[in-house]
Amino acid sequence: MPYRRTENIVRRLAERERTILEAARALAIEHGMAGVQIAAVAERAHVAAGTVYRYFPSKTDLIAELIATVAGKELAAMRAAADAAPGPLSALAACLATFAARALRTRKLAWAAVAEPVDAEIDTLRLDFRQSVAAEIEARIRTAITGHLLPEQDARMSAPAVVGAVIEGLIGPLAPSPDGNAAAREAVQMTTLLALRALGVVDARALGLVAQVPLP
Amino acid sequence: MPYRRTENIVRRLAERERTILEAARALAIEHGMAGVQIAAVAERAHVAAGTVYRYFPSKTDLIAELIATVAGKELAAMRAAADAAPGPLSALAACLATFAARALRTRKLAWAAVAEPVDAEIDTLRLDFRQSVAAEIEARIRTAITGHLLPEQDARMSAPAVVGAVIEGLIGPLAPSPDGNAAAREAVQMTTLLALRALGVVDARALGLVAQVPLP
DNA sequence: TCGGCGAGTGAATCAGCGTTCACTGCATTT
DNA sequence: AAATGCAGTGAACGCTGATTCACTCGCCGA
Repeated sequence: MPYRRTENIVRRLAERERTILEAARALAIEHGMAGVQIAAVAERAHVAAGTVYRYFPSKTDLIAELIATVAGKELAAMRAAADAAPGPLSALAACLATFAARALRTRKLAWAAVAEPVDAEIDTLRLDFRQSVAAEIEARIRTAITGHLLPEQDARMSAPAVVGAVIEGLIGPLAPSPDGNAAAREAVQMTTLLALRALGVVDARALGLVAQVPLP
Repeated sequence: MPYRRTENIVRRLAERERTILEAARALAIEHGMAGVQIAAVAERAHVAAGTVYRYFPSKTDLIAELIATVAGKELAAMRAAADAAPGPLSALAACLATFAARALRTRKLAWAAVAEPVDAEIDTLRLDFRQSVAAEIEARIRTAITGHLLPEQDARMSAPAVVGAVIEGLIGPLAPSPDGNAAAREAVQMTTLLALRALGVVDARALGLVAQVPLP
């Protein structure tokens, strides 16, 4: 008499889980992490509060999965963009531009995933994400330094710094929000340019690199 | 018989207020904004919870005053450093280096005042602070651009970006913490260098500028 | 010295939110 | 059709932390 899971049921369960995660995502986009409250998530997913707990053992786990999903996608996109580039500096530029462009597209979510404290448990995860992004960039910086394409510098510091520059310049609370696709594109390019200069690429060269990065 | 406030009483009241604010400050330094809880502040100030409310109408007001105090000092220091510099670029360098050096000295407090969300009310204030810092730098950037000391660029974006770079590179959670005075000095200089490069100062020139900034 | 203002107290209260659990009803099994 | 496993429910609970308020008591004015 142990129940077997019907095709149908399995699909419904998976569907529900997706719906709940999607609700959490939507709330994070709209109101930041603070807006991701179980009651709100449940309501948005047309489900009772208790139901959320059938799918996620705790709010922490829910948010963890949310961040992990976001992080996975972002990192994959950065890697793909970088790996498609012709040389180390191009790769670096592509990496930065991709991160910037994608972050800009979902400002609130990116900001929440990268910067908004929730609790100690989650903080670790968020830092992991940030760490991964920084590490990805740091690796590219090192390669470029080795190839004498960038001046000697402490990549351990430069990497977080340029991530910070991109985040603050583009999606931070003070950043002017570009309206229109062209403006967004321009903003991404300017930010990338600034980041490359920060790492020691001379202006003219940086301009050329930025111009060549294919933006999504 | 309406009471007059004795010299003595007035002093004691002022003293208490200072003590409470100082307790809040200490907690922010030790545990970040999350650690600034009324009960904790009260205990640290050797006072009952209720007493805190004799001096500050709400926790929000307490934190607001804390941030305002910090912000005032930081801005004043930045202005002083910049105004003492010989030229626009030096002023910019001094501004950045001063912000960086002071932020590094009290990492946790600076981070808390600049980045840690508390509530919507406070967020506004925190943003004001950030805004002021960015504005200070933005003004110096504009001056430098006008004098053709920096390439054309959107200062509205560059300013937050370099602030972000400094914060993340130096006091962000990923930043390596320098140990020892010399290392700290070095870190500040490297960060300033990076920020100047980001704005378009060529490496060699930036190095010279940074070397000349007197660090506190 | 004595009456009383008001600073100081801290236990109680309130509020927000995550989490639980006894219960409901649908779908599967027999 | 009856029995029952299991997803779903949502009111109630518990915790954390801000805020209140009835009361105490030290100091000022007379």
